[in-house]
Amino acid sequence: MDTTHIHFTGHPDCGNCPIRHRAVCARCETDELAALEQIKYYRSFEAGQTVIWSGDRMDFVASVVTGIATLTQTMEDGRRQMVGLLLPSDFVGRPGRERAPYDVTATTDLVMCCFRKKPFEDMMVRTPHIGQRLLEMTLDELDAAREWMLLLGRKTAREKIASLIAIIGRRDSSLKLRGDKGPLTFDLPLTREAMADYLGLTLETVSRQISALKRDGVISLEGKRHVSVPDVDRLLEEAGDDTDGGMLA
Amino acid sequence: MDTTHIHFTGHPDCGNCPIRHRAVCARCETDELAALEQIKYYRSFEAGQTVIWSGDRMDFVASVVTGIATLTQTMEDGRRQMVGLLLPSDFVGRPGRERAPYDVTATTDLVMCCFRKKPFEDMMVRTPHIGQRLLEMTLDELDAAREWMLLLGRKTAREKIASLIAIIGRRDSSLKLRGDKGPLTFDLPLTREAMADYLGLTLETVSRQISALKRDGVISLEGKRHVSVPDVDRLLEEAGDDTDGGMLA
DNA sequence: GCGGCGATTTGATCTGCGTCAAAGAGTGCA
DNA sequence: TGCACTCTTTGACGCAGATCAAATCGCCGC
Repeated sequence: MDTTHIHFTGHPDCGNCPIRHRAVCARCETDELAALEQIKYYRSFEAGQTVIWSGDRMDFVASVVTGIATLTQTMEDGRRQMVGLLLPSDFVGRPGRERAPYDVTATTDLVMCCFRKKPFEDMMVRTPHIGQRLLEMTLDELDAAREWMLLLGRKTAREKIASLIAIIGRRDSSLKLRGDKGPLTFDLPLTREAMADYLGLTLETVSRQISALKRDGVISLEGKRHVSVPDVDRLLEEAGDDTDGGMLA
Repeated sequence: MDTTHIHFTGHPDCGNCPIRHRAVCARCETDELAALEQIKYYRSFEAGQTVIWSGDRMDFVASVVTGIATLTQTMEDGRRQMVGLLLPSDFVGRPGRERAPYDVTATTDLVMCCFRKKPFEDMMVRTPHIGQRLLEMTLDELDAAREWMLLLGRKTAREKIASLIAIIGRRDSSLKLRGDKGPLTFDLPLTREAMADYLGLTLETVSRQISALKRDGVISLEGKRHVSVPDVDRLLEEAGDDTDGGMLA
């Protein structure tokens, strides 16, 4: 078995399981874990495929194993706003809700680890720590959403781009705390258009601001997607973040 | 006891308790409810007072009994974004988090029903349905935050104002489902500045758009704060909402 | 009734970002 | 090798909303 996969069994190498089974296994009944294992299944999607449409029945919950998925909301006239970005180990879906409240789309090739909802809910009732872990994850998501609201409502285009690069950079390599001055290198997993949907901008503005940050030496690019950041603190300053908290979720 | 208060005891008139004790009482141990009752206390604030500053230690969780509180984030240079609006029965605070991630401010006179965090957390462990209810509430908040992100990222000033009026109107009177054509009347509990912070606008733009909606007959005003909406569907159309879901949280 | 003060409205002007348009750049397929 | 397609960059221009400024309203204490 590929040990980078997210799952809920007791595999000792499963380090980024979103419900942290390793931390709680001691408290679990073995047969409950086995039951989770039985309802688990994997689904793969190609880049660009839609996992589920807003309003569709959603009879599973899932975590991202590899690849990137986005949550987007769309208005009748086509205006779109990304409302969530799912990287490996992120969780999607909610016990107790029938239908998906937004589109879930694979922006890269994607593998998800799914659980049928009903058995998962039963499991939650029998195994309280799963619910507790889910609450913790949901609260983290809520904090991230609120940070994002500050970005959408009050930041300039340049600050938005810098923030996005900082968020992806920090998530991508799990890494570099603030104050670590080392250079930072990673791929942007989103098209300019997806970034625009994330940031509440147009793709032209995204492109212009990326060019501007490059011109000003805040970032450098190899190709269109590979970014390196010579000075992380400089980037964070451009992002308008205050110097300690924030943007971590 | 004022039976409109939110609390966790089994008072039969406590209809809007956020953890729905009435629905779950049958499953609870009486002495657990009594224990919650013991750690409960009320705090009052005047309009404009700050309940807690971002970064401060927060050793309680609470629900709003009467009045209105806001959650705001502030950038170093003073730009502010409201990230949450707490109306009566809304909950704030999180088990397992030391410090407040944003400012909590009373925008009207405010009474909160508080629980010291540690005992509340202990209670959660012993009484799983409290955690389940908290998860449910947090998921609702997350949905509301994501709807709000669409507003911040993609709506015009006019749509934002219409959306805000629709949100407050629907929450204020618990009321009028879509399709109900009756007129709708309520008070805006926020200053123009607070609305601006909510919507990612300036207070001048808020004022101008409210005037425009009034001029166009979408709303009418008595004084500065009292709104009535002759045609709710018209308002929702102005808000750019699609015709079924949304904006309900 | 009269000042004082914050909240609100309205006007004039400026500007950041959107819109429209067209020209590269990268990749795969024939 | 060249065409077709998508993604990206860059330019020119316009506008929604910000900014700056000045009334006006409403309310409270005197």
